[in-house]
Amino acid sequence: MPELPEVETIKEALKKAVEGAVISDVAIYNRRLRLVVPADFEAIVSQARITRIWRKAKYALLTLENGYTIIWHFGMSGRVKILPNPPARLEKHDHIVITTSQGTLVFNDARRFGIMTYIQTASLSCSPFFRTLGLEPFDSALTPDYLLARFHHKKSSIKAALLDQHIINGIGNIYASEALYEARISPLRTASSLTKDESANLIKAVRLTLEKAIKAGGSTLRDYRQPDGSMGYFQHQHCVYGKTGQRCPNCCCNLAETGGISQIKQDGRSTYYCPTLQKEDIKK
DNA sequence: AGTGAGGCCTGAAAGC
DNA sequence: TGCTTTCAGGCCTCAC
Repeated sequence: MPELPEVETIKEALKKAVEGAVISDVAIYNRRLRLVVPADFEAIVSQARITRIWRKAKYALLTLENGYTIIWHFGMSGRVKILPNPPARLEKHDHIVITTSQGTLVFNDARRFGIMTYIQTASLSCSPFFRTLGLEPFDSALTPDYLLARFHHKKSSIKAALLDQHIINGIGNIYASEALYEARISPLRTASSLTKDESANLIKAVRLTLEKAIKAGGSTLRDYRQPDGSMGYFQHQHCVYGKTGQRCPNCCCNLAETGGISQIKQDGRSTYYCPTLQKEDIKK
C-alpha cells in the first residue's frame, strides 16, 4: 500500500538506476490495470531518454526527452523490480517490463489498482491526475491557516480529511493514524473543530511521521517491498497502526481498564488510536 | 458542494 | 482438511 514514503523510496531507487537511460523496449503482458494502458504507450515511450525521475503525491513520474512523461501509480499492491537485464521468466502479476540502457524495470501488481500511462509534459499540471491535488506535505505553503481554511466547512472526520488528496498529498491509511497519534488528536474529531494550535501540531506531526518513514525506507506490510526486494522498516516504528489492544509507546495506562489501542472503522477503513492520549474533547 | 457508499482486484487470514 | 467469507485499501464514480 504505497503511500508517500513508499513512493519516495521507489522514486529514489528508480532515479539511481535509470535516470538518464534510454528506453529500448517495452513489453506489456496485461494492459488492464486500474486504467487500461494506452494502446500507443510502447510507441510513445520507446527510444526516449529518461531525463528526470520525480514524485508528486503518490505518483512516480518519468519525464522523457521527447516531451512526454510516464505517470506511474502503485495502487495498493504495486511493486517495482529493478533488474540488470530483462527477466528470463515472468513471475505471477508481472504486467509491464521496461528495458533501458541501464537496467530493466518490472511492474508487478497483484491487485491491478496501479496505473501506467503517459501525458504530454507541458500539460501535466492541468491533467485530471494533478489538477485537483492539494499541497505536498513539505510545501512551505502548508500552514495552519491553509489547513483551517480547507477544514473550515468540513463535517467529516479529521482522519477522512487527512486522506483527502485534494487537501494534503500522499497520506494514506497507515500514516493518517500515525500522524494523528503523533499530534495527540482523536481521529473522531471533525475536521472543522481543529484549532489553529492543533493545526500547527498536526502539520508538524505529518511531516515528522513521513520523514521518519522515508528514512526507514517505508513500511513493509503485506504487498509493499523496496525495488531491490528488501523490506522497509518503518512498520517497526508504528505507534498505533495494527497494534489493537496494546499499550501505546507513550502511555502508562492500565490495559485492563483502557483496553489499550482501539481499532475502529471510519468510512470503511481501519483507524487505530490511543483513547487515553487522543481524547475527543476539544482543548480550549 | 460536500459526503458517503460502491466498485475495482487478488491473496492472506479467519471462520465454519 | 477444505471450502467460504472477510479484510486489506487508493481513488474514481455515482447518488443523495
